[in-house]
Amino acid sequence: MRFDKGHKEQTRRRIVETAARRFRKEGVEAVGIAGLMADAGLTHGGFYAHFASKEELVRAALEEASDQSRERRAVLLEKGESLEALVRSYLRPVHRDTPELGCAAAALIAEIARHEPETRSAFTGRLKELLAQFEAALPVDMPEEVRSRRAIGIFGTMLGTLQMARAVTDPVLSVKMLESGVEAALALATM
Amino acid sequence: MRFDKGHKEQTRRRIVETAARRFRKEGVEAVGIAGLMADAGLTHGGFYAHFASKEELVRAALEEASDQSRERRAVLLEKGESLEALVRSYLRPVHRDTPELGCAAAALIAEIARHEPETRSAFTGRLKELLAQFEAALPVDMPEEVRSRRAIGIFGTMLGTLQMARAVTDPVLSVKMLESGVEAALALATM
DNA sequence: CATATAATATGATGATCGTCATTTTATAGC
DNA sequence: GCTATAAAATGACGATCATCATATTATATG
Repeated sequence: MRFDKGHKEQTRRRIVETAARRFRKEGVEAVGIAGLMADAGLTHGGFYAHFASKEELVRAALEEASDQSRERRAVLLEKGESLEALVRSYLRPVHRDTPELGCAAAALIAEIARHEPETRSAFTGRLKELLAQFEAALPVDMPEEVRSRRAIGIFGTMLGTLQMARAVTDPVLSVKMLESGVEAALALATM
Repeated sequence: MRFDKGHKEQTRRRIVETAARRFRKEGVEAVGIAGLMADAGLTHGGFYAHFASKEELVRAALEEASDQSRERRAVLLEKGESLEALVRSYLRPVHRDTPELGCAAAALIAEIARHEPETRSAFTGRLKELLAQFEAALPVDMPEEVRSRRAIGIFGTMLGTLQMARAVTDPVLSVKMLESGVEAALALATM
């Protein structure tokens, strides 16, 4: 078909967005190309007109999800919200329960660590941006080197406690994990 | 074949140990039964004489890996080592680089969160044991409820920072993540 | 309206997946 | 040494995997 310019681009975006959701929800390996394309309202054959490989889609989906998260964080911070708002928003039951819309790192970091260097590098770049945002939201009287290490500790805490809260079957413990994560992250931010 | 009693049990153990290593290294989904059995020196057909399903092996492998980790932690603590030793041992480059011998949670927690409730429950039990060990290693003058939440925060920090250190391609940043994780975890333990 | 063309669909590749029925084989007990 | 038996091997099941060659089809352009 000979659609108007931008039609293919739009289709590509739809595939990437579908992938970004399903990868976060089910894991990269659990999602097949055929089912993914069907979800995007297409058949499987057209996939390789858009991407050279599944790995390339993984990178695109990772960037898509990261961009969304970064934008959300930026909006919060520009509204004058503090790091505390970011922490509390991250460690909420709704984020725990909807990984398909949430932090790509929390859903996929262990799987990413096993992917090709090119994918890991793309992820590294996005993670550095995230850490820079956190760093900038820390008290200005903190030496920069301390802020930098503190940002890593804070986000690591958020990442780990969210994953724990997602994995356990005990709902009381799960909530306690979210609360303990907030407590710990805020302690690291303010001490 | 009619082997002496305990032969089958021994074979089963070998399968579980092989699985515990490969699952941690490659992820559960990336490991196929056939290849796994070959790694254990067997052919694929015998698998279902030992396990009702792959999922059952996942549970067994998870328990095997957890037992090993718990034992290692217990040895350290009984030697009179503090929580600090646990933290430093966890956030070491060698642990980052050999996930197949390391913490099952760090390698598989996100994948576990997507498994059957039975598997998640088994994991929950092991995680509770781990947190209890951490809790017991915290200062006795801390109220128990605080110790409990603190233990969650500390292990969450360790989990998250180790995973970050594994995923990034920048080796300098990776080491910085390990160090920042130690710093943050110890701060939470002593404040 | 006809045609060129770009986007998507169809259909197949060989490989691998988890699972299971059947057969082979080694040895423990007679 | 023979035989019963339990453990492992062989081989196959249908399903799904990523990938690609080819065919179809809708529409923008002439």
